Amino acid sequence: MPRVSLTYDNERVAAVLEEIADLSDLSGANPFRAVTFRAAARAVRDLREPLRTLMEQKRLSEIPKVGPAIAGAIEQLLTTGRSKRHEELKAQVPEGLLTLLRVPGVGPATARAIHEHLRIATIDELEEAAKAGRLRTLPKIQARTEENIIKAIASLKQRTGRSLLVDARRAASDMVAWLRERCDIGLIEVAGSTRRWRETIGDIDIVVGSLDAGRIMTAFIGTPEVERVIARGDTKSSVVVGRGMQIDLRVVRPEQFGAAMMYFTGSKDHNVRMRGIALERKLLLNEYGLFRIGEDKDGPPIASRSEEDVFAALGMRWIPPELREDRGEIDAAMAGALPDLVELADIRGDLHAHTSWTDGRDTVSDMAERARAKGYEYLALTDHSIGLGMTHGLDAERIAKRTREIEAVNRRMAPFRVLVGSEVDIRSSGKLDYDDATLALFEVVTASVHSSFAQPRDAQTERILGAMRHPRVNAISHPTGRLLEKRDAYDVDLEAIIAAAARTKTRLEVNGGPERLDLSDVAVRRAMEVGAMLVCNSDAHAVEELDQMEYAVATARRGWATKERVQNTMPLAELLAHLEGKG
DNA sequence: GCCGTTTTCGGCCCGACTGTTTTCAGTCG
Repeated sequence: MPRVSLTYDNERVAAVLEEIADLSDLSGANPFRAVTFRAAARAVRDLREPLRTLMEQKRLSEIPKVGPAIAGAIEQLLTTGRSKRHEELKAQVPEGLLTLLRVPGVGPATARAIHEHLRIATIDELEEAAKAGRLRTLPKIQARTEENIIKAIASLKQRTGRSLLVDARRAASDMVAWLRERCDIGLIEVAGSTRRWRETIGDIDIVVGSLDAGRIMTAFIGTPEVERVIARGDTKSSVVVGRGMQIDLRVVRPEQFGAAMMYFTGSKDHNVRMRGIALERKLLLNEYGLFRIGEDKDGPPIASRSEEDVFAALGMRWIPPELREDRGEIDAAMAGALPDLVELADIRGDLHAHTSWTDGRDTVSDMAERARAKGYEYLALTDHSIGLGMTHGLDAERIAKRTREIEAVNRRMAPFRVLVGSEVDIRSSGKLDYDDATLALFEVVTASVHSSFAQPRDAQTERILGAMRHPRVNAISHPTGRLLEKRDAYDVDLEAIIAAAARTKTRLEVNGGPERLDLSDVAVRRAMEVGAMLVCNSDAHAVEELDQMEYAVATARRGWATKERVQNTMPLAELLAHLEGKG
């Protein structure tokens, strides 16, 4: 799992709290106890301060859903690395039962029954027993369930984890296009975490507004890409398409479309909170609309046709999907205090891209032409520094040649402007890969770590802080080095880096590479709070990758970033002055 | 386990689908 919390401590504690929730379910305790532990885990993940700071200031109970018991567990975890509660539950619940929960369709009750009767505790044993027909000896399990478990294990084994947002968006838009063509659907939209631009996606949700659900369902499960049909109902079906990606389709009446889009865009916690707001006003909110309580559900709703209608009927402005995570957006909407989020259209240029001078595919001219065609005023070409041998990093002679080429392109394309840039490597020693005289040759310098990821936390942090103090370094690129679903962030004090960004006026990049999205949304939110400034970049290595900017902007929006705090929303003249003003 | 201008005890969002059931539990989102 990618690490998304602010600090390693926060993530580790959240993970243990989640495991306590699962173990609590498996032990047969009051299920609401597990609900609370899960809610507390999420609150910890959303924290924008280190848990350790909160503990030292005796403020743990300020975290939502953290009462005396959970605060105690967090303190134990931070001070001793263990929690008594966790240890007790692990001793009580048979080893391996937790892993059975990973099989879709197997919940706590089924897992317990399977273990109790057959002493099964691993997924391999479960698969073997299912194939041998031994599961059907259990109460409430017959051939059909056994078959489903076998299939679920097969797709679990095939699956690497969650999908990257970019892959989910492609699969979703393919499906939408196919259904539109086959069924002439007017109202069809992608909802769910894909619409919220979450960095990784579990399942894809598609919502349709139509009176002809049956025909749409038939077309949906008949799509050529469908590998397996999980469920097929009158209004809701689920299929698995290539590489194990699940798509859920929900059909409602056209006049219910807005309410359904809201409901299926979520998040779950956002929805729970919205329902609560409705209940306070004696109203019922579900996927069909907003209703007065007690009246017949088929009676006329107060609002349902559009999201705007439903939000307005609840006394708030429409909330952008990127914000719908129950991280304060509902209170802000009710107070009329939603942030004026940065938009893709605000972006006037890209400050991180590569050319064929180093590891990019396309030329200076091609990159510039495509950037101009996107409506940009400027593009910084930040090819790699000399130390990155495998990328053919630039030495003094090639820097000069490339600069002359850029100047020629600028004469031809004015007033569009290519900026002479560098992505300078921060060596493992902490020294920059160019001396000061060489750095002075560039109009834009972004510094980043590409090696020695395993350095101790203090060294890694100081390595980056040192680069930030350098007067010629304008920004830090992909500040945590994470690769989604592949490599964790290196161990670094992100809080200190964000604070230093504000202090040294070094911009922190939100990198739009689909595997990076680094800074993360949570870190962006923290940067907003402490006054640090961002830069949204594509990190393009080819002309079409300039489009990755939309992922950078979406991630910034998820962190509540406003236009004023994103450097590359500035017009060229202002930007140039701003770049000079560093340090 | 947490929470409270209705509550310090009794709730905790709500509905669809599946598979096993003759009325519902389990799982999922």
